[in-house]
This record gives sequence, C-alpha cells and structure tokens, in this order.
Amino acid sequence: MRKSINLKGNKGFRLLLIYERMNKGEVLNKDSLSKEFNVSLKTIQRDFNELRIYLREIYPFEIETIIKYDRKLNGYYLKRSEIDWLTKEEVLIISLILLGSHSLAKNEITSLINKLKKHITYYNKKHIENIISDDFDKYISFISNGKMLQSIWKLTEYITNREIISFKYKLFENNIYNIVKPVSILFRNYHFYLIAYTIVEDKEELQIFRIDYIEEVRLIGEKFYIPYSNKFSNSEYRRKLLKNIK
DNA sequence: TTTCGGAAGCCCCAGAGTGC
DNA sequence: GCACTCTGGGGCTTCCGAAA
Repeated sequence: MRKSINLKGNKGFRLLLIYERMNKGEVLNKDSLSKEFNVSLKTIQRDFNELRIYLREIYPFEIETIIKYDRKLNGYYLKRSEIDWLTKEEVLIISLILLGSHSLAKNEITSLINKLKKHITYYNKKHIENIISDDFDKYISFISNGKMLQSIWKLTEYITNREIISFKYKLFENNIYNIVKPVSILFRNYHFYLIAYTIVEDKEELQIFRIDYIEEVRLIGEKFYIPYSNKFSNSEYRRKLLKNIK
C-alpha cells in the first residue's frame, strides 16, 4: 500500500512549487506563502535563499536569472532573460496570430495554445483566455485535413534530405498524381504551401501545392540535386509574389 | 537632501524529528 | 546515543521608499 505524504509539509515540494510559480511569472508574497505552507516567515526566507543559490549554480553566467524582491508589489519574482522565455505579451500575440491564420485544425490550435499558456501565470492565462475566447470558440479551420503539423514536418524532412516524392493532389473532384522535387514550405493567405519542381516529360517546372490537399505522400527512392546557382530562395519567391500583387 | 520606518537579509542558537 | 537536517526565534545590519 502506498504511503501518503503530506506534500504541503514537505520541503522539497514547497521549494519546487515556489520555483514553478516564479517561473510562470507569479509574484510571491512571503506572508501568504508562510500561511499556505504553515511555516514561519524565516523558513520562507530561507527557501528563497536556497533557490537563489540554486540559480547561481545552474545559471552561473546569466546575471539576468535571479530572484528579486519588489517593494511595491510586496513580493518576490524571478527576473529572467527574456531571450529564453516567452512573455505574457508574446503568448498573447502568438495566440492571436495562430487563431487569425485559420491554417491549423481545431485540435492542433487547441493543443498549441494550451502549451503556450503554460508559460504564464494563472492570472495572465485568464486574461489571455478572456481576450481570445471569442476567436477560439468560433475558430474555423480553413484546411481539409487535421494533421497539418505532422504533414509539414514530414515534408521539411524530404526537403532537407532532397528526396523525390510522389503524392495524390486533391483538387476539386480530381485526384492528380505528382512526382516532385520539394524545395520549400510557404505560408500565405491562410494556407501552407509546398513549393516543388514537378517533373513532366523531362521538364522541370516550379509549382505550389496547398499542403492540406496533399495525400498519400511516398518516397520514390531517388534523391535530387540542385546546383547552387539554381538554389530556390523562399524570400525571393515571396518578394516576387508581393510584387505581382501590386 | 536628510530622516525615518518598515521589511529584507544575515547570523547564531536551540529544539524537534529522523536515520543509522 | 549521535549526527544531521529542518525550522523557528532573536538580534543586528542594510536597503529603499516616503515624508519633511
């Protein structure tokens, strides 16, 4: 039979909980922590000191990652390098961009936004949920399949490994079978596209395919080579597209 | 600019609990 | 019983914001 442990009375649990909360950006008050864990203020003070020592040990060169006390807020917080962590503002912006893109399936967008929200405090999470709730509840996916993340990742592997692939392309009622040399992924107008050279009658032509229309991707078993002078440039291609719009 | 008060930070000591 | 850890209390210094 498993022995029950009083977690709140356990020092290790208390230290981990304090650290986790500060990691999410929470400002912790010594008095309330003392009441919550039923220990003295001195003990909480010691906990902060031990966490400071821990941070010095694991981040010896990062002077930005330290526990600081804020008099106005009457609490302790973790001051950390913004280079390494997502801020509440960044989580909000990324969530809005994702929702506005309509480019992922509902289950994918839900999973992604839930993971993003784990970077921030409970209060900020509620704030962001309040801001995005309407977009989130009424989210409409513009794609026809529900595995965009996996599909895109797999295609990027073929691009990196220069693998020639075949796939079925569902366009309206037609299924068109293609053999292509994949060179890049592009996001534009709510959709992800695969940019690839098609091989028809020994001629190569650059084409774009909506990734959610691509099915049954298979390796041909041959690799391709593109000379550096002909190397595909995503940014150059995007620039040309924008130029055409004007 | 100076003074003041509150809180943090640090050090020392003692008691309780635990493992060997 | 001894050694070790954890915790709380007391006392002192330091820091910092507010008020004069």
